Amino acid sequence: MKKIDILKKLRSSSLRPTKQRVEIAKFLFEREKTFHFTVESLNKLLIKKSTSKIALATIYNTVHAFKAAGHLNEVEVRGNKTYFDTNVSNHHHFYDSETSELIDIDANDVVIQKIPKAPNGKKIKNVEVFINLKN
Amino acid sequence: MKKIDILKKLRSSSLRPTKQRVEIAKFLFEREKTFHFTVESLNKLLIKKSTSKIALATIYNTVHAFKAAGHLNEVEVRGNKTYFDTNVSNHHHFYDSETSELIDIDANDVVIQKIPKAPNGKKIKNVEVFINLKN
DNA sequence: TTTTCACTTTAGAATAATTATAAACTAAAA
DNA sequence: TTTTAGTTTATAATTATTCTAAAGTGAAAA
Ligand SMILES: [Mn+2]
Ligand SMILES: [Mn+2]
Ligand SMILES: [Zn+2]
Ligand SMILES: [Zn+2]
Repeated sequence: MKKIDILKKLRSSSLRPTKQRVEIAKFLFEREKTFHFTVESLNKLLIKKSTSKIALATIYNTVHAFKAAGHLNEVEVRGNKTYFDTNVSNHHHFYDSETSELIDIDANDVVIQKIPKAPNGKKIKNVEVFINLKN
Repeated sequence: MKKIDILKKLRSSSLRPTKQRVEIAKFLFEREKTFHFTVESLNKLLIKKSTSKIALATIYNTVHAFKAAGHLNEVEVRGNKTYFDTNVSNHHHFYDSETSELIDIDANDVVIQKIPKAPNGKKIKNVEVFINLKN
């Protein structure tokens, strides 16, 4: 992913490309593989990576703007912290509760044969499959 | 479910059958259908139902003991509050984000045809399917 | 260029859910 | 009865998150 794409992500999230936001965006989106994180873990990684530290509030604000723009997804994980996912396509997850680690599963690698009808007046928005792991 | 079963649930959770605990246990387990709740919602319902109010800490402690004993399950729901489920069998959920309501799906009503292998050294503990609803 | 002005960053305060604490209470056992 | 282990409760502490308000930034108007 090129710098121009980072700027696109920021613009499409109604965010001016400030130093802090570009740093966050590059950290999140300039990578080959999907990245799952909490605000806390992201903050720690940004502190290690970069010289200047970014205020927590800025990280929260930026992550939420990316989420609102559809550049990040929120994933439900047991526990109190909110997890985010740079993979915004329809997909599923392994969850390793030992390490609190999420691993992507391609949507095509799960085939559901039978599913109940949505209740009265409701429609199905999407189906999420979680595969919990043990050792 | 009879009183004797309530006492069994308490005993098997290493809980003495105090007035408060029996009241919580009866409220949770003496019902036909599955009950999904947060500690906050349970507290409100108990206040309405009963004359004496039970301290929040007691509700937290009791619910956690039931969970540890396997009489309650924790369900992952978007948001900050923890959801519990009186249905501890293997099953799935519809989730209506409009109303924050969970609806049980019997395990037999979902058939998965294809699933990826667990990663290196790990095994599959269980598979949870969430069907998100819209109007 | 200087000024303006909308947008940003940030430290710290506020909030909300949960957990810990410690004193008063209860009930089973001795 | 007395003892003892366990329990309830109000309140404090903790943790994740959101809010606030003051100081900073930079593009564009004057
Ligand atoms: Mn969660
Ligand atoms: Mn949750
Ligand atoms: Zn993912
Ligand atoms: Zn359920």
